[in-house]
Amino acid sequence: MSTSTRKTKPMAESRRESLIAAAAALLDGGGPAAVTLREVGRAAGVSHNAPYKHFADKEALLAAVASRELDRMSRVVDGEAQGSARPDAKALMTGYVAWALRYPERFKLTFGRWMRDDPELAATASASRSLLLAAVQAAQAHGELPAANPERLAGLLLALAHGAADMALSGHLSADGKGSAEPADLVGDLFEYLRLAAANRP
Amino acid sequence: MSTSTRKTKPMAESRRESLIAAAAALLDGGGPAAVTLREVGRAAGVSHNAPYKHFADKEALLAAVASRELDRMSRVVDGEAQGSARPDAKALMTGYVAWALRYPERFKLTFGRWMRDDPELAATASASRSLLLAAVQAAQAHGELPAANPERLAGLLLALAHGAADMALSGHLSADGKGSAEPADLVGDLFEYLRLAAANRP
DNA sequence: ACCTGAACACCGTTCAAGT
DNA sequence: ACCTGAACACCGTTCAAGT
Repeated sequence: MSTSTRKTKPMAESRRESLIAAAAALLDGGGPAAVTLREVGRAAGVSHNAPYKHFADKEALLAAVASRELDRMSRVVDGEAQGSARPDAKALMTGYVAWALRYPERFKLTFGRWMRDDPELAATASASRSLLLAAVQAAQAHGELPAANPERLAGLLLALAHGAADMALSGHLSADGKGSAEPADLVGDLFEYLRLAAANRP
Repeated sequence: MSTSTRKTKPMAESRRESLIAAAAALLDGGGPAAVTLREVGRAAGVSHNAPYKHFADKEALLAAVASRELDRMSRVVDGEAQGSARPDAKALMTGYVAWALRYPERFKLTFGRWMRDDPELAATASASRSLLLAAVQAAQAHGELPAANPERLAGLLLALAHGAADMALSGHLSADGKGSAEPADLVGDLFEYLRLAAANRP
């Protein structure tokens, strides 16, 4: 109840989180190469190997960054898509690509590979996936998406959003800048085609 | 004409290419972290800094690996898709994802970012893109793809193929393994939906 | 329980020197 | 023109030692 007891435990947590925040800031600023344990320690005001008291190694620290980021993105994007009565699949996908374009380095880190089997991260990913699945099924019920396997349809949507964002970030999408489109445009195109396909096979 | 004159110039080229081959082999074996100039030199039978006589720095060597790989993939995939009378867009995309799944590390390197403005690499990419565009337009003429902007349609196809391959490699596609699909299945799904959409709006 | 400073092995890059 | 060996600055990780 006293202020001292309130501070002891959170202190360790804040130190740990300040290390994660420092790593994320360095990642945003200069890419993965800029994230060195020495710089992380300096930014957090500790020695270059203090992180080892909170994380097994550098990859564990990066996994924590990815976990925090996936959690934040889910909160924002899922929150936006749940604004109306039923979850909006298109809003989920456009929110996803917008987040990817806004935080390119975190996006690449988070989805670059399955980080160490982090149960917390897996839980967040699973919840987000469930929401997308519900949105897909709702859209199918309204005839806006074809009546196919919803999991597979969700995979199609995710793959396009992910690929459009990734190619845009690496410059492969707007090669000539001529007939090219933004990732959000491609997401819109796909939903329109799927709506037409659903209308054709009712 | 003599054997000695025949050897001098190609020698330098073979040395350069043996360095590229060594780097590619190390990349395949252990990912980007395994590609160190010291290991590259050892595998090529030279000192750890001999590569600097052929490449400006490590990134230039990696760019050469990416350039060689893009050229090889284009040759194989484009060749397969040109087997019949008109280029086959679906064959191009399935060939693309098959190559990505077969050489994951090279795929990530080649498409991870636009490498240093390599004119050779840009030319290969441009030629490959032109072939895809021709295939898309041929399919549109046959009513198999919607009559939209062909460049934008090509972007949609590429984004899906790229995203499906990338997510499969990082394990994000078959999360539960339940209703998940292989990247080639998603490519097939997309072409089927596009065919239905084209049939709906003739 | 958490942190520090020294130390080790490794890496990319540079440089003087060789042929 | 191409290569070598030594050297430099940097990094991830370990460890003995402190509180």
